[in-house]
Amino acid sequence: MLRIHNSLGRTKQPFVPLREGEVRMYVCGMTVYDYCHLGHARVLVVFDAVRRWLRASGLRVTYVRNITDIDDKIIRRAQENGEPVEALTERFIRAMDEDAAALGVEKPDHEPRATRYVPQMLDMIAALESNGLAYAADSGDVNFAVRRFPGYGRLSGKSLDELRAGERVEVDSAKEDPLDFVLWKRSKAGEPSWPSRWGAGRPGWHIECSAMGCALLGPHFDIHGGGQDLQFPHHENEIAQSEGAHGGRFVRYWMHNGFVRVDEEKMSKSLGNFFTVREILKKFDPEVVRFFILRAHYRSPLNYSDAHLEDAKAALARLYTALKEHPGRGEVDWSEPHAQRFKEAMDDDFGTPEAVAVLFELATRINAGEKPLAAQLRALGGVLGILQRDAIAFLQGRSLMPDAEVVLPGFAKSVEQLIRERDAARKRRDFAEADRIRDELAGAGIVLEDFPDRPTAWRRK
RNA sequence: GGCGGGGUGGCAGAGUGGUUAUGCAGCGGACUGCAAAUCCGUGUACGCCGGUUCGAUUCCGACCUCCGCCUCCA
Repeated sequence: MLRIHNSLGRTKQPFVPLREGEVRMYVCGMTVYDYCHLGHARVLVVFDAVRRWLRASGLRVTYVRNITDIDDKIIRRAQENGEPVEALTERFIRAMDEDAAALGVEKPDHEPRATRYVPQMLDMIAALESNGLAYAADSGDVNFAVRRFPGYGRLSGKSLDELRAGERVEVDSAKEDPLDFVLWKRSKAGEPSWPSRWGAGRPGWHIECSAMGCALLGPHFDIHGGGQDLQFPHHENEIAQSEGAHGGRFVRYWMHNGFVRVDEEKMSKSLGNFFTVREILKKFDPEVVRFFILRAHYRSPLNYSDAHLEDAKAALARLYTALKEHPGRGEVDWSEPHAQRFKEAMDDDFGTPEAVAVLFELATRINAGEKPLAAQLRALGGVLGILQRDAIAFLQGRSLMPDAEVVLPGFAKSVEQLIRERDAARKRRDFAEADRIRDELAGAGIVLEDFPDRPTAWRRK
């Protein structure tokens, strides 16, 4: 039985879908004005794993991850660059797709872009207005009246009084309450805008997700996810909008992943301490990055550093090493004890660290001689979206199956040729020459492994 | 200030009222020409102080400390 930690209530709860055998989930995606950093990668990978596990559990999953392609930052960045908003967003959507694909993240079933759902947003704002929850302010904006929605603050555990007491809430005289938020923003000259009965404008950020979620999954669905920083105010506001417009309970389970940190601080654009996915991928294999993310629990903070990625790389290499001589693949045998423990781990709020630990135990058994378990290891890895490559290709740092011989930069002969020469030297017991060749390769980051019963293998350190 | 989440062995990172997490690194052994890989073995880890308990890292309370949200943010 799957249990999920629900941010709403902060307890683990048994997962019961609203519709038998079906899960509808929505995750807040990127605002596309820059490259994804590792924090974004974590959301992508974590919820990709959630989706895969739900599917492996026999549920039919509809997964929506939106794209925010209109907002203040996008407009400002486009102006700075002197390019049209659409050119900017197209470019970074493409970049995001590349990053996600590299990290083994499957495409969501729907990736709605905010700019294509403006009519639905306007409908929703109209519904809120007729329900007495929205009002047109003197500023020309349409705002949500927070104090007219009972239960505001339920998700984040904040009360309106506490929030009002906060020092940093901006005071805007056009708002009935300082905490009211914008549903429809009157556009300034030169900004993208859509006509509406409240005048030309553009949607507020929060209404985008409510409208897209409702349009694609209905007014009530199972899981809503995102980074922890979205809990307040974004998700709080989504609840207010969606329930204010449609009634009933908007979302059953709220899931929030922990931050990626650098030196014990949140990685973020505003702090400037972020590493983009593509920067990291210059140094590390994307599967190492995915593995690094999955090795920690999704709700825990995850500390980033090159040393930690190196650690993850060595660990993943151990897994692939166990797979080296067993290319077989197949379905998971769920009756097998390791698979059962894997399932228990994943059923306990997507416990990927424990599931990964089971993978290592499998590797140890395989290395100790229980060869048939290799198929299990690979199949269970597949459930997490790892270990699907040719093991030797991974260990040798090749993208494809290893057919051709590899010539290293600065070398006249291929690695394979050097190994043959070393073998010849070893046969005539010229160990000085054999060691010289091995040292030469070691200097280039190549490690050799000799075996009594099969040819010498090489891998990258 | 309000609300929330943490402090686990050299590092990373799970988890649990009494029994080995797991990985990396280290150490000893096996294997090897020597290595590497692999296997076997190996570490009195749970912020501090009290309390509950036969027994607490694991529950309760206080304290110290770190982090997040309260403003855009994955």
